[in-house]
Amino acid sequence: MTETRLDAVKLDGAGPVYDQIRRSIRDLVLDGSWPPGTSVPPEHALMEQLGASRMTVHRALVQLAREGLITRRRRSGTIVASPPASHAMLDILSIPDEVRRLGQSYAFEILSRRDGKPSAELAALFELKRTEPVAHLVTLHRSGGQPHVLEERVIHLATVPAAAGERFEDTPPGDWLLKNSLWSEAEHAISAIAAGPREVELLAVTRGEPCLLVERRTWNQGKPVTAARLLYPGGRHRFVGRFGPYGAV
Amino acid sequence: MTETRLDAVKLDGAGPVYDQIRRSIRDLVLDGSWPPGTSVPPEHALMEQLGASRMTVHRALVQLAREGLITRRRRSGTIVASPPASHAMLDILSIPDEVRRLGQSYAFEILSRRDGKPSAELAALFELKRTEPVAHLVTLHRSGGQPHVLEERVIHLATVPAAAGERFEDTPPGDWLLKNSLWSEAEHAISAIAAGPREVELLAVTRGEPCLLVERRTWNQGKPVTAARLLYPGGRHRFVGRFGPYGAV
DNA sequence: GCTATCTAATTGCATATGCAAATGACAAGA
DNA sequence: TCTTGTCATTTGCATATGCAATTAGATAGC
Repeated sequence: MTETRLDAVKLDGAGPVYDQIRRSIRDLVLDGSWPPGTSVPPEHALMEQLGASRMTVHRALVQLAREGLITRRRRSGTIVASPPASHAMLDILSIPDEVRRLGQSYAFEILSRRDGKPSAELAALFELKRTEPVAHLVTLHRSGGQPHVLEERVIHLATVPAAAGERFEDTPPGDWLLKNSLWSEAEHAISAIAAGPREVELLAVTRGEPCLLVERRTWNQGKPVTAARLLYPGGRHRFVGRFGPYGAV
Repeated sequence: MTETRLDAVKLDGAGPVYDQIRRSIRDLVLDGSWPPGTSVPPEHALMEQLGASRMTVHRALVQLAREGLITRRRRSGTIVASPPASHAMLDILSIPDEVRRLGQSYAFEILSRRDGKPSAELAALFELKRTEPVAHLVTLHRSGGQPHVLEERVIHLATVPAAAGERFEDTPPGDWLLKNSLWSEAEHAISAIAAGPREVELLAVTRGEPCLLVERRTWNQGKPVTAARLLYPGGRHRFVGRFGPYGAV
């Protein structure tokens, strides 16, 4: 096992040695070869394996630690860190967490599900190709019994085949994806729209009430993973972020 | 001059030496002692001044460079960098830039201004103390002649006294503050509200139309600098951000 | 079994040293 | 004047070395 992990770290000759080491380990973490909790070989082992000095290996590992990909402790060694659950103003990745952080009970309900190639309407809404099969789910999340957010989501079955067999009985789709898929890039957009007739009923808002629409799409190494439209009743939600001139605080 | 800059870098004995150097220079940059463009003493000079080895000084400077506070070039040396104008999904710091990036002409108009201690109403809106004097400005920004965003802002005159004498004739208040004040921390919140009677007229929207409300407050070393409420017509705006699991991309 | 102690593995930090790469400044030559 | 080439400064990278701090695990003692 240890041998396998050591062999996986390779130099590619491009750029400084410390950066080759850093990128090599980063890729192993990001593509899932070294899942969270995996122990990273100690500096001495990497040093011998790669023919680099300990300080060079050290530099790569220190940088990865500062980027949050690994955790280091003296004597215990280095392990792959768990991805942070939230990210600055994007602390909406897990809706159950979001609700519970507010001290409310959480529940969800799958209102509809349909797998297969998307209809023209759905393809337009999420900018899909008509040919790629997706799971299409509509989920209502409740907070303290009240409607909290209405989620409409497609999951790309080519990228996440396991989703086809998942019933989402205990875990809502967003959370299930966080645990059962990898993502390397995401985009989200926030806008304001008026509640339509369907939302009036499901979200318990009045006709035309302003709602916050969060559209999020994620990819893994260029392949689409999922896309979601989250509709929050406007008056009851605001998204907050803190930052400094040189980055997040 | 060079002497002055050298003397300004000090060790405080707290923690690793490389980090003492890093924090010392960081503070000089953040508090304005070393404005953008200032040249940072070369590694050799810092090394002698501080009694540290070159590699230790180097480590501090490399880290500052990665954080974006300084720019380094061989032979040319190291200079203090200009703060980035935009930041991920917060690329709304400069409204003129935002408008021009969309290829539209930009104009603005100060609708009202009042300096002094805030009214009870204003204090409640911005969570101010009744005793601290502020400048209160309402500004309408236009894009291609059309209303773009309605800005209501208070500037804390105790922190930014120069604002009292500024007419904001050429530069809107937000941009003026970016150039004429320092900030170390900011918070913003996004929510959706319905357009009220005043907005209907000023923003050319229909009654009750959903609008995006961006509330932003900034501080410098704990002291409040400014607070703003930016109201965007909902249908015409969306805020987009891209990021990865470990941070902004 | 339990606890106190010791040992050794592992990371953290700093130094000293040497060479490579980029490039501003200046001098030499056309 | 313009170009070309050389030199010196400054940063970038890697190595070798040594010691400090932390602490998991082994050991000894009760």
